[in-house]
Amino acid sequence: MRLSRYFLPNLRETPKEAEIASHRLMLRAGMIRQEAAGIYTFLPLGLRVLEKVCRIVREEQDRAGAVELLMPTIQSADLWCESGRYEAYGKEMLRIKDRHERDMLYGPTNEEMITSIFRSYVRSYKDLPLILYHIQWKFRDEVRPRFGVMRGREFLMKDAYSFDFDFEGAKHSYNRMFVAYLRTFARMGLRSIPMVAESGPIGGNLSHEFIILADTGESEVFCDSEYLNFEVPGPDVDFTHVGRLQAIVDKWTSLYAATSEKHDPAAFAKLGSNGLSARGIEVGHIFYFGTKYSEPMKAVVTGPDGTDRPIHGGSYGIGPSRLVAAIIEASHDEAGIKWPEPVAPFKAMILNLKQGGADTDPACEQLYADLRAKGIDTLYHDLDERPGSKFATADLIGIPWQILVGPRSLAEGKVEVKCRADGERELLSPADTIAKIAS
RNA sequence: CGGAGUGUGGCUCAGCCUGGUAGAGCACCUCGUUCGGGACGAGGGGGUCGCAGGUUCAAAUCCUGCCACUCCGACCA
Repeated sequence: MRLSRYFLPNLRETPKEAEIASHRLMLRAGMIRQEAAGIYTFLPLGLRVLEKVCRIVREEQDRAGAVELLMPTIQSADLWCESGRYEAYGKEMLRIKDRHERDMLYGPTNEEMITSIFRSYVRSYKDLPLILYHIQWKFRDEVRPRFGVMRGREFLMKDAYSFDFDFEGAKHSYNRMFVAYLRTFARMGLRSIPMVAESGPIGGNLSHEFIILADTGESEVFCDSEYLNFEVPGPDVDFTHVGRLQAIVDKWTSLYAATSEKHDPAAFAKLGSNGLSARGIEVGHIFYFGTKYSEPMKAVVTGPDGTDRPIHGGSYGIGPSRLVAAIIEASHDEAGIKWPEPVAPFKAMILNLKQGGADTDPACEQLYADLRAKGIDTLYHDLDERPGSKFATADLIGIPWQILVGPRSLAEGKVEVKCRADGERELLSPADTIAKIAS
């Protein structure tokens, strides 16, 4: 992408309202724009990151055996009356009437709808287990939205729902999601720690929050620092193997880890110097809730003995829009964002340090063409700005690899390659540059 | 929902206390000089001062109401 043809509205000055780094940087980098309290437009650069996050989420859901569909944002109130949550959910739910005065709502979550879909089609225990998910915008009318997309009212959520015949089956589905979540966050360069959690208004009794540690996290968390050394399961993990999956979950739940609501100071004190008290950001939350929805909503399957039984359910959420902010919280410096490569909006950025130069222009064009030919997503800064300004932009938007093409180094047939993560620079030939970035 | 605050050009803000008809920096447009870490000079465009009412000869400024947004607390992917 040529910057001259892109839409990247950077801000030089920090907007007043932004208190935390990710909000500040997302606004300054031209990733988001506020439309109302807690409601944001994702500008082109922000959308690129959001889509990369979603792609990883999707790949790991699929790997774990979940199946994607897409439910609407607007739901009928009728379903929610069936489960009893139409009254229970309170003011956080945005209620709407259509032109016929029918009660509708903008979905804050989808347990009711997915249960209704399930019961329409699934009759037999032989069709289980089943995990369905979608990635869709949600609306929760938070009392106090804040921190940009970290706590917006409208936010993107991946929500998965599992259906099993009995508790044992549901436990395995829970474990699938548990391990998928560990992998998902790790692939985004995040170290997540599963913590025992309250199950909240969704209900149920088996629940973990996936927390990433960041100084600006919203909640206080306590855990065994040994978690930081745990190895995340590789891509070859067998999600169908009940025992092996259980072993992974057992390991990741063997040590102390709790959010402040579930914190046990006495147990924590026993950890001694291994006790880690920190701030954390909740990026995922998984629940087993048994027959909470299947009973009132009559989502039943016929078992081997010929009798109908309500299914055991669970739900599993990840907030991709929040993750974008969380990744920034975990990876930035004074100059700007430092994207982990898997979620970076572009992998490389070419900085033409002398726009219009007889040597630099053709060198940049050639490099740009060669990078694209290699399939490397590249942003070419071809605007007529001073070098300092280009450096500032590059650092701000945090592209992993910056390629500085200036007359000085070009005289030796070299360009300068700068790695945003560690700040290291290297003079390389264009061919070596491409090889290095491609590797 | 309680408490605090803000609303003036695209952005950051000054002006308000003490009413006299709107400013700065950045950004933008033109020309020139520049160009390896957010350049400089000259010229230029752009604002119903959140909205409505009131007081006054006169309101960005004072009064009343409303709206929006932000921050602190209780709730949440």
